[in-house]
Amino acid sequence: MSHQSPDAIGPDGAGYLPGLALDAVIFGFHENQLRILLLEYRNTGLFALPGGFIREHEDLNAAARRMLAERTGLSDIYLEQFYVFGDQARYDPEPMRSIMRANGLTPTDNHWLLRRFVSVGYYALVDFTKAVPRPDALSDSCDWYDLNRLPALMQDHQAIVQKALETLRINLDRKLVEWAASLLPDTFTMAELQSLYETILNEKLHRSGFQRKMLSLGVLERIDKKYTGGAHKAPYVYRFVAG
Amino acid sequence: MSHQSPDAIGPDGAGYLPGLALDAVIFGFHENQLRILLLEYRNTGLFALPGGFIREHEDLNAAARRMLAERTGLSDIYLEQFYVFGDQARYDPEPMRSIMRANGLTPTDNHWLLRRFVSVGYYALVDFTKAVPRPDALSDSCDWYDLNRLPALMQDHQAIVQKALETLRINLDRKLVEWAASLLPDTFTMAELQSLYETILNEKLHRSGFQRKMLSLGVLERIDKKYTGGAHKAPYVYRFVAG
DNA sequence: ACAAAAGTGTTAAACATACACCCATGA
DNA sequence: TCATGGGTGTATGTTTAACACTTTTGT
Repeated sequence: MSHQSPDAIGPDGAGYLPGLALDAVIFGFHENQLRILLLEYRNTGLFALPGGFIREHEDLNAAARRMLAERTGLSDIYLEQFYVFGDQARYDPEPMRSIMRANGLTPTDNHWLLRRFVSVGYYALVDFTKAVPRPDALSDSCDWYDLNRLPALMQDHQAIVQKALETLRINLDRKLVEWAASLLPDTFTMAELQSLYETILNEKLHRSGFQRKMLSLGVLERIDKKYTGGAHKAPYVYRFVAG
Repeated sequence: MSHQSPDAIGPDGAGYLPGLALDAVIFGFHENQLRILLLEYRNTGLFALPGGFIREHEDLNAAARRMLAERTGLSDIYLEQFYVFGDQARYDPEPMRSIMRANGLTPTDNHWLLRRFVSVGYYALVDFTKAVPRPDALSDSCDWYDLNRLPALMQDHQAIVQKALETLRINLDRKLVEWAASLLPDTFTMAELQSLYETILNEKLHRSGFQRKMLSLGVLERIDKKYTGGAHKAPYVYRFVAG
């Protein structure tokens, strides 16, 4: 589990559903790399996934949307639940205690944030160029990290990222269009789209086969050419068309 | 959400995680039909999915296993989370109030069971011939109902069943072997296996293509012939071999 | 012998894969 | 004019689908 605006939450967690949290793996795609948003907690060197709690009269998915908007400034985000992390052993109160101390709080032993949490895992796909990462009240920074070079993460957050990635891989073919439309800018080249695929699947694909397959889906519209200044043929730029 | 052994749970729900429940869609396959287990509540005519709560020091998935074992008598069940139902509007305290009254309980307005619950949906696949359905403390019966002829269900349980079925359809190809091994008896005919497929996908498949595809997976072992007394060639009986 | 269901064979179409080729571009 | 990356064409192999044919069984 993680946290947002904890100033607004008393030591008893009033106003929020007890024992339930959500953690989000927020994916962006930039320079042919998948990246995720991580928070760094003040004076602790601890990294964590953005997370939040559910208000007493708020839908679970709405809470996820609210939290996503707070971290990225975006309101129309593609997001989906992928797993509930509910092992009793997953929660170790120590990291949270240090975080709170580093924020000048002196938590009692049965402080709300130090109890066991079950956490609903969400993955979100955002347009890297549009998101404006914002730290939460307990953290110094909220920034993009290359999936292949993640810092050590709090608790079981590493496992949560792993599971989110697995989910992406399993469902890529089925969700292709929605996902690519969420992760890429409005227009993109075929090479960029292929690179997104390859990054998620972690395998090289054949260039010509990929092109054919994508075009055969009938969801791409060719706009014009993109002159990159490179000494080679200018690639076409594509856009998704409403199905 | 639902309930188990509520006698052991006081009006404050002590010993259990608050606000969190689990509901299970327990699938069995019999006479070429998919069936699920439903509870019927005493004197109320209300039908519901089997459900339960999580003990304070229990893993979420372990709680699901415990509940599954209580309802079916089986301990080695294939089960998986598929969605968290967390809409604020989903919980209507009225049905639960009637159920409690029908059981001679006089719930206070803020009784634990009458508050909002977020519920983790599990689907489970069991061998129909081995399961021994057992009602829980609040219900009269726990029985199999044909998926195509379900009675009206409490709350959003109809939607939960729908979502579970969707999940089955989406993942059938990928999970094929595990699932068929869980749902079918130890030995079965190719026609039975095909019928299971057709029931889950809700579409007819070509007989010969299906046979070829299944055999090409290399996980079926042909045992011997099954003489049904029918005036036709006796089908072979198959068994899954450990991959 | 016949009907009914099971198993196998045959063919054609669809799809994927690999490679080759041509094109445009800037150095 | 060359190297580079992009787009398309072609040959090959694999998978899927549809249908026909044969086999086995009880009546």
